[in-house]
Amino acid sequence: MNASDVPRLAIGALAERTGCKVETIRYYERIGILPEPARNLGGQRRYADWHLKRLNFVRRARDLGFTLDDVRGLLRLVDEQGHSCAEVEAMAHRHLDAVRARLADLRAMEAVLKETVARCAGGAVPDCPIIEALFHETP
Amino acid sequence: MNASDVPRLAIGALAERTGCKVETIRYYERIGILPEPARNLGGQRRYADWHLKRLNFVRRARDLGFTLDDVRGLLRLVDEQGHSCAEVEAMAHRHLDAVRARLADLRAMEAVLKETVARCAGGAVPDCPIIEALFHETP
DNA sequence: GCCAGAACCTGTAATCACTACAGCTTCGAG
DNA sequence: CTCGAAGCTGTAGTGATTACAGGTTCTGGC
Repeated sequence: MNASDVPRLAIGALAERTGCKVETIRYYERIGILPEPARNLGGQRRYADWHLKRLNFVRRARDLGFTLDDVRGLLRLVDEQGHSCAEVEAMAHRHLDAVRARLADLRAMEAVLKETVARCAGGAVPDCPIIEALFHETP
Repeated sequence: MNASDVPRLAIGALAERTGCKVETIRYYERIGILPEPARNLGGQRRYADWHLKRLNFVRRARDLGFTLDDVRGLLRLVDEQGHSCAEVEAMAHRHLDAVRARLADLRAMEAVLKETVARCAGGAVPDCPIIEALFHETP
C-alpha cells in the first residue's frame, strides 16, 4: 500500500486543507465527483492523500468557473487512458469563450449602470433618472 | 377609467412585447413582483398597459443584473411616496460595486485560463499543462 | 354552429451548486 | 467517565426561472 493511499484525514481536516466546506465535500461524494472514502470503525470518513489532490483539482476548476459537469468531464479525461491533451484544451477553450462572453455582458452592464448613476441628482423619486431609464430606455 | 387601465393584453402578447416567457410572467405574479391582472370570463389573464410598463421595468432591471429582491426594492421606491432619489442611487451604486467585483473575478479567471490554454501543446493527457495547473497551482 | 388546434389554466417538479437544519452518534482531551 | 466538538444521515431551502402533465378556453375556417 502506497503512503498516499493510507486513509487518515477526517472530513474536517480535508475541508480545512482544501477550502471546501464539510457539507460540500459530502455533497461531492453524493453526486459522484469525489469517490467514497474509507470509514473508521465508528463509520466516519477517513480520506487518503489522493482524495486531497482530487478535491483540490475540483476546487481549482470550480474557482476558474468550470461547472461541476465540466469538472466531471475533466476528471474523466484524467482518469481514463488514451485521451489527448487536445480534448482538455478544447474544453478549456470553450470555457474561456464563455467567460469572455460573460465579461462582455458585465462590461455592458457596468457602462449602463455607471452612466445612469452619474445622471442622478438626488431629487425626488418621481423624477429619478435611474427609474426613468429603467422605465423607458430600450437596451 | 384611464385608457392604460383597460385590460386587453393576453399573457402571450405581454410575453412577446416584453421578451419575458409566459411562465416567467406567471412566476412574477406568484412571487408578488407583478400584480394580479384582471381575468376574462373564461378565467384567462388580461393585462393593462401599466402591467406592460411595469414588466418592462422589471426586465430591464434584471438585464442589468439586479436580483429580484433588488427589483422588489426598486418597485417599492417607485410605488410609495416620499422616497428620495438618493435611495435609488444608493441601491444602484451598491449594485455597480458588485458588478465591478464580479468583473474583476472574471478578468482574473480569463487571464489564468488564457495563460494555461496557451501552454497546451497537444500531447497526451498525463503531461497536459492544463491538468497539471489544476492539480498543482495554488491560486 | 361546429371543430381543430393554438393558447391558456393550475400545480408540481426539475435545474445548479450548494447550504442549513434536525436529531442523532462518535471522538478525543481532561 | 464526561462533555463538548465533530461527525453522521436525510431532508429541505436557496434564486430565478423552466418544463412538464393534464385539463380548459379561445379563435378562425367552414
